[in-house]
Amino acid sequence: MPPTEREQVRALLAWFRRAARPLPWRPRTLDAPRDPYLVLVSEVMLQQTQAARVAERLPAFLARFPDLASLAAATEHDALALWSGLGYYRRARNLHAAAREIASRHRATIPPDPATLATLPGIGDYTAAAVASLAHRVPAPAVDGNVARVVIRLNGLDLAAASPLARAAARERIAGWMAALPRTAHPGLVNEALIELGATVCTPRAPRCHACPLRTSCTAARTATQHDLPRPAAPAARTPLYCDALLALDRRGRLLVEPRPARGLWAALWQAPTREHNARRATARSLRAWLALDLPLTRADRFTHATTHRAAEFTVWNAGTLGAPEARALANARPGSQWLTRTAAARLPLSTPQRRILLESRS
DNA sequence: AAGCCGGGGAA
DNA sequence: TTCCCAGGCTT
Repeated sequence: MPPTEREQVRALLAWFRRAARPLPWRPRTLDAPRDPYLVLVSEVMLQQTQAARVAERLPAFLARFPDLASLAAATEHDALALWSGLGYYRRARNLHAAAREIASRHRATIPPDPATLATLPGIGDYTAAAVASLAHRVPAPAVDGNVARVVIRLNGLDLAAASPLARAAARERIAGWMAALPRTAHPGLVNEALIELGATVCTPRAPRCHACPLRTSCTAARTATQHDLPRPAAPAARTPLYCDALLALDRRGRLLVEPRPARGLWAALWQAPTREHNARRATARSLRAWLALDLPLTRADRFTHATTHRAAEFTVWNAGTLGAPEARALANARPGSQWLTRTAAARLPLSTPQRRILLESRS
């Protein structure tokens, strides 16, 4: 006799109560009511980001923005600064916009309805279901990459994890489990337990099937195909990007920084004045021509930085300490640029490579 | 449906 | 090196 849905979900939740990792956004008593704002912020920060990294960065974000009102009252710039180094910076801008929308249009209450949640910027199907189920006990299936992988193996589906068919199969599975739950049970825990299972047991490589509460129901485990599923996705192409950054100081030891465009890579973040080219490095001469300034430039550093779609190579050019006329001319050549102390620059929203250039270079 | 958007840890 | 992570938005 294969396990019934009721038996499967009981085994899953029993395993979760035993094996749940202590995480900053997770209450000690799993059934305890959760602060919807904490659920919202943690779920957005967890998008495409591993739990260990969020555990490092969430406390500082919450210390600065302890509730919805404080985030809604903050500037986008400040929200972005607390996101520095976390990547996918649109998440921070969307979260800030969502907080403002909730404050102004939803009486400062995180909506309980997944469809309403999904109208907020940066909240898609997964996050809407996660917030509704964990914060408001709404039985909405939340399917992330972990859960898709678990169900693909459970059902023995020869699909990629991102496949819409796999996502639909997972939603159906979870809906069945939630319906089989006792009235008083917490449906959000089904979502959380499946995510935990995917993150710690049903891992992409070397799954630990012997420790899995669903192994007796799993097609992949029975046919020994857990290593072949999900089907691997096509690798993304990575195009080169050459970045030549200018490290300049004025006589007071301040650094010149400029804002990036509001769209595209590292959108709305700040940087040392940087020239980007997709085909070749700059030379000292070409940089002088680009700035229309005759500055003495020496090459100070060179390093690579990979993102999902780019292989960036940064060259750092040291312009040394500039006199007042040169400092004025350089700032005028870079729209929106400002001379800031090292301390002030450290508080800006910066990408990881620009943080290295501005704050770790010898200057 | 496919491309774009970061960064880091693990193997 | 490659892979993938508590995804979402745009085209």
